[in-house]
Amino acid sequence: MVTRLTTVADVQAFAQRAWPLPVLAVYLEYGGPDPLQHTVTRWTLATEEEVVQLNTADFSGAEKVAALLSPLLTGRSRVKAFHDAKKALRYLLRLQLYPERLFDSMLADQLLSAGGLLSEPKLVETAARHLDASFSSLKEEPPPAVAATLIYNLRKALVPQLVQAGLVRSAELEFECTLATAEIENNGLRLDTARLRELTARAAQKMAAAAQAFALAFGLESPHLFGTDFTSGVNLNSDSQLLSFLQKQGLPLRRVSAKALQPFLSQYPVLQHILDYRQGAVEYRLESFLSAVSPVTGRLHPTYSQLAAATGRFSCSNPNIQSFPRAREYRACIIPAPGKLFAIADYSQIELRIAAQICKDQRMLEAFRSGQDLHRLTAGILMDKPPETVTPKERQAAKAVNFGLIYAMGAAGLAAYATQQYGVEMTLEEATRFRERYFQAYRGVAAWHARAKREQPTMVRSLSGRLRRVPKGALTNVLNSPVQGTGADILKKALLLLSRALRPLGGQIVAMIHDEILVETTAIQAEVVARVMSRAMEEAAAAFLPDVPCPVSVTLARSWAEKE
DNA sequence: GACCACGGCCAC
DNA sequence: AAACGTGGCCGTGGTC
Repeated sequence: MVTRLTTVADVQAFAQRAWPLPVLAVYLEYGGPDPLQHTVTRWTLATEEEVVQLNTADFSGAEKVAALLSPLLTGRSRVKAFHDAKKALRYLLRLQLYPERLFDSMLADQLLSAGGLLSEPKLVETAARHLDASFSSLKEEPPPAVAATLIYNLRKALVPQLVQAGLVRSAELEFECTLATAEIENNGLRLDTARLRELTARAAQKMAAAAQAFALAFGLESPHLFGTDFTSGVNLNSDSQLLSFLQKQGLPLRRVSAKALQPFLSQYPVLQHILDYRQGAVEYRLESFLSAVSPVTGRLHPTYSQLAAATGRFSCSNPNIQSFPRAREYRACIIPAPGKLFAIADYSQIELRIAAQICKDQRMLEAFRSGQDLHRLTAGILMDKPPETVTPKERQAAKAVNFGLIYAMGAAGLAAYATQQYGVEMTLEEATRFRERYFQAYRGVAAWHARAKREQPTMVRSLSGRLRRVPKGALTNVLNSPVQGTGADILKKALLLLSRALRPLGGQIVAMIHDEILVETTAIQAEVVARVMSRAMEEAAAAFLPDVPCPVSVTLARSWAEKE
């Protein structure tokens, strides 16, 4: 039973009826898939007693409808229930609506799955899972009135489940940071396309040159009508072709990754061409960023998924800005709008700090509280010398030990990791000794690992309570998930605090990368924005880490490359 | 032609 | 006994 509201008086009457109600379910339809150029065409709202529907076409534009519904949808009065609220909010934000106190049945479903539901479930899938309802198709969207009612009923069914599972705090965090996430997606970020185009052109040349050099070295070149196809014979993009070719040349390889090729590099310098080709390919792929620029805003608008990672971290796609190369020349292509600046804030060593909080290792906590350099402290312990006398090389090795051993890496793994990630030669004997000394020094860490081995839990929680189911005996998952999950808790809390704090300042969050937040601001406000950022981020960390400080450093910059 | 698994590699 | 984890994207090569 749907009531169609066609006049201002109809809407006002409904608003009066709905005003005292605690919950309103919202289901929106759009003129197209892009919130930057399309708008809401139909609004379906469900309460306990009725379902009403407004067609934008019956009013003078979506802005008009938004203004009429604003008292019901904006602010913190009553719960607004959605399925996939972020998508709806991207449209509503463009209509100047800022709904808070949300419930999202999609996120609730994912949270309840304890990391087992990484794709975003459609409304009917969630309904099929959690309501006594059957659907003719799990692919098609149900009629809007049905959809709005499902959302309303899902909230009723899922809230007790969230309570039962101890997921209330995590759920509130997720629901509250959705508005900030939608804002960030709408904000987008600016790409220096001319500059990136030059770099990708150079990368293409690098690939061609490397392929040519590789082919010449093996006499593989074959004349072609239009130039020479130097890749003939072996397609360097094909690992399987490359593997069988190199095996035929007598190399005892099982894989052709850079790591596998490394030992043969001095004997077969031509292998370097393969690595050069791959490096060129990685850079060349950034060309996809050029085509991802929105024709509407001229900016990139990556999509963030709140719960596509089992630990609760954000994932990012189209394009994935979270894996953008660190190399300065590339990061220099990410720039603020003309006349503006970036304020780039990140947490220092947040994972180690979270791990220290979780295992409550007193020595580590005390080191962080007194502002000591943990890597230096560890180096002193490993080398049995005062921290002041630690050399840069020893500190570097200790860094590998700190990051590696926190998740119970073995001696062989540690030695390899030290070389590969930190450029530190470490023998197996040294790695073994370092492990022993490390676990003697950090008894809390040792006890944490021992307990995980002993108890072999299959469910673990972050400090907000978010759940992840892990395979029995998967030690590293047991140790790592609560740490990464708490990192996600902190970032999400920081985003919601920050987006509120920035609103009156006109600063815009334009990207987040696990422990880092990029804000675009006017030069005049930059100093204030920087202070607001460090305060919000430190407050967010303190909400979960009572025993360890989490200092934030902020850099003002004219590109992403300028971060310290 | 659509879909998927996999290897390789980027980030944190 | 030993074990660092979490993602997305690209191209290949296989299947249906």
